[in-house]
Amino acid sequence: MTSFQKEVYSALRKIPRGFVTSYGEIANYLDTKAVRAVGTAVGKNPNAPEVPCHRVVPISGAIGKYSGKGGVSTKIRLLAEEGVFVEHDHIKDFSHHFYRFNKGV
DNA sequence: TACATGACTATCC
DNA sequence: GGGATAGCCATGT
Repeated sequence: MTSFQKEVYSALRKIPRGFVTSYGEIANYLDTKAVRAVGTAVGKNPNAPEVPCHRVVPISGAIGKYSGKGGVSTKIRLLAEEGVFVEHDHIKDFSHHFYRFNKGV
């Protein structure tokens, strides 16, 4: 477990239910441009049920990927359970469900 | 230490 | 809007 991963997981837990955020947003919250590294850290996700990794999607509004059971299908299902529906591999009202961190508040 | 890989993003066409 | 290319940082071998 690296310090970087702790930062990432900590940020993921801040994401409220029914909302999603992007890797870039997390990177920005951590004051870094390592969006790739964020994806790598989230991908490992040793705390799957403890971290809402399914609430993280690419800024493009697509689904991205999911290392958990069922893969992307499960990710989409989980989001739907929280009120975030997906249509044609794209989140509906993405900007409306997009969550922004409270940086420095 | 150096190289290769990856749940990405921005830019160009 | 979609496909391709370059840049990016951290991790693992």
